[in-house]
Amino acid sequence: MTKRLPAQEVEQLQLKAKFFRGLGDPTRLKILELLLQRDCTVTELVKALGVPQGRVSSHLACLSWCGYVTASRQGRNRYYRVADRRVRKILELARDMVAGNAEHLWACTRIGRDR
Amino acid sequence: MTKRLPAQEVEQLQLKAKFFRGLGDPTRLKILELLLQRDCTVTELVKALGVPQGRVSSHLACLSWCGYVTASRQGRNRYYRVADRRVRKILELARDMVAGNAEHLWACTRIGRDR
DNA sequence: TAGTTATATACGAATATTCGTATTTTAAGT
DNA sequence: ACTTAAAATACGAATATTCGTATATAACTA
Repeated sequence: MTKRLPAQEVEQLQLKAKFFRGLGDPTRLKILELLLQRDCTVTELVKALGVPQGRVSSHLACLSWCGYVTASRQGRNRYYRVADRRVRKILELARDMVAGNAEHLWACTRIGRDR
Repeated sequence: MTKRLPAQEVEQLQLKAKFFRGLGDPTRLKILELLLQRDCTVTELVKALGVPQGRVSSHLACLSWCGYVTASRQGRNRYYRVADRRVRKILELARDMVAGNAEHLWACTRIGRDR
């Protein structure tokens, strides 16, 4: 417990951590899966998810800040789409890695415990 | 706000979210970066990180459950190593995506705000 | 066995994130 | 201009995560 990391490096690490936490919520992941199939309006997502509209918008805002999705208006609606083809890649990577490790992953008490 | 997702799908989403949250902490990310350079003992990581030993162990446990690292004993010490070559890939993908979006990412108020 | 080094675990306080609910904003349609 | 559909934002309560600190366990060594 000796060294200190330079501020700039800490900042980079925080950014990256933030980026990953953007994917650390089941609702946001489901939104991305839906958007990978086709672009959607908020209302369409609300129907598909069964989650209150405000919350969907809020999660979309988060995904947008993190760079996972973009939006554009079409008439009355606002269509969201996946921003980057790397989004699919990262999700596929995760799917594969999780597949071989599911039971083990459940056991992690540091993340996702309910008490 | 109509549909409900099947339980099994919800479970998969939760697992994946958990998996990503494993990467959602700066200390854990730094540990992975160090381990990508070479295998390390806990003590070595403690020195490099400047963080109390207990916390390092705890983060390592988390990384281990999530499948990012594995460990093996060598005499008195315990060496940790990156478990999977996909770990490097996922971190590189993240680095690239963050690179083009840093300022925007800072602005996300849903994640990483301090109050 | 007692002592020492290395690592893991426990637990409450401090923080961060998500949710439920209500309200506000925006802009299209009339 | 007025109305209304669509989406965004606000905010406290409920949860989850991290941290600081202390303690426990395991493996060598004298």
